[in-house]
Amino acid sequence: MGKGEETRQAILDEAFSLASCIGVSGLSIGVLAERTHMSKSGLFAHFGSKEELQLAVLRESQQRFAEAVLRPALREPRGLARLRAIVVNWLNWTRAVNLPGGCVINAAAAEFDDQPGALREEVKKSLLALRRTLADAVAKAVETGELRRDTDIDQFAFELAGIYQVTQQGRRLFNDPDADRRALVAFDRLVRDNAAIHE
Amino acid sequence: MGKGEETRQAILDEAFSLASCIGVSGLSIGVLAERTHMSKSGLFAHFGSKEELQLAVLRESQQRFAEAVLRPALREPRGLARLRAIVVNWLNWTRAVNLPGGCVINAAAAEFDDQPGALREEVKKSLLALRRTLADAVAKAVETGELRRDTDIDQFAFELAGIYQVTQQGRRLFNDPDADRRALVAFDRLVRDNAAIHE
DNA sequence: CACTGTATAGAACGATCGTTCGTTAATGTC
DNA sequence: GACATTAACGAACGATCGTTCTATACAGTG
Repeated sequence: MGKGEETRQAILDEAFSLASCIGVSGLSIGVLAERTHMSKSGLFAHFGSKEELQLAVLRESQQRFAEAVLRPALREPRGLARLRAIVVNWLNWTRAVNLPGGCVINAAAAEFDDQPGALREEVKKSLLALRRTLADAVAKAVETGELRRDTDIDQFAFELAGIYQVTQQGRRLFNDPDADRRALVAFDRLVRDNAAIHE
Repeated sequence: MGKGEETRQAILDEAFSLASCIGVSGLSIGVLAERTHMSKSGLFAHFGSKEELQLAVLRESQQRFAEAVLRPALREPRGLARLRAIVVNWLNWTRAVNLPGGCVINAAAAEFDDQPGALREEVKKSLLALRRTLADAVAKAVETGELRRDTDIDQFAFELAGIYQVTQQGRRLFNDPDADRRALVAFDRLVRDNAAIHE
């Protein structure tokens, strides 16, 4: 890795955790330069525009998500076990990765859902991909016979996303110590209602 | 209503719908002055600080929410019917009120959950009050015997909030035409799982 | 009509924003 | 060691930010 790539990554590291706290749209070149002990222009040269920097942060987030949430879950056998692993990792990934202020993309979704442009499209792409990943994991649990054949997998993924969002809100805004437990209760109810009948 | 109060309300109207699109933290005195055909200083005098303006927008939002969502639901008989009315009104209130860019407070929750201060506290207070309102409506449905006595009413409200959030995301970010339907499916499942047994 | 307080305007402040430019320092190649 | 390339800097740009101050217009009251 050349020197340029190295500092670029260092900038992204800082931008990533900074954006976690103040949002992707709250990022500023000046503040970021100060935090990385660089000049504004020196930092700027690595990206060419602020929007490109913001996009880089969003892509960085996707990558870390895949490594922290999805990849470890592959160790579990496909089906309900893997689905559960994804959900558990997902709920906790903001702690595992350096995300003091919560998921960057999730926050960005609320920031940019009104403002057309490249950032909105990147967020949309990323979250749609996540929905698809969730739906695939649910579909596998149908194939293994753990969930019923008539399970609405998109509905399942939809509700999972809802559980995630409200859990984050509970943790971050309300400091609710029960948020994690409630999330699992909701997940279990979701699974139970779609579980194949065994007796 | 004096002249001052009148223009203050006009400013708030504009700020309200503007904040809906660009967020409460994205509000700027200059842009707002331009939109209301006022000078920056003239507008500024009505609030004394930007933060006070933002707080006023949040309070305005609470008030409109109560009028658009909660009050009409009081026409329904207490219990499940009223709860359902609240949920339906809630899911649609951004259309009824002038909220082209979605619920202001919900967006603000994501913006400020990391940054301590008066704004965060106002958001927190507002959303906690909503949770309590939801929980009360659920409790009434327990009293009427429509829901089981062992219903976890806070868990119920928790999951309702999740349904709301993911529905907004589906509508606003994904332009998902199924979001409303999925929300009601999720709600019905929530009710069914807590319904009292009738046979 | 004069008087009083409120409501708005205009100009300016220092700060920060994203961006551009020209130059220097560091790195890699022959 | 000379050269080419890349990386980083420092200064400045015009724009906008929230805020302050002073002055002018307006409203209501006697």
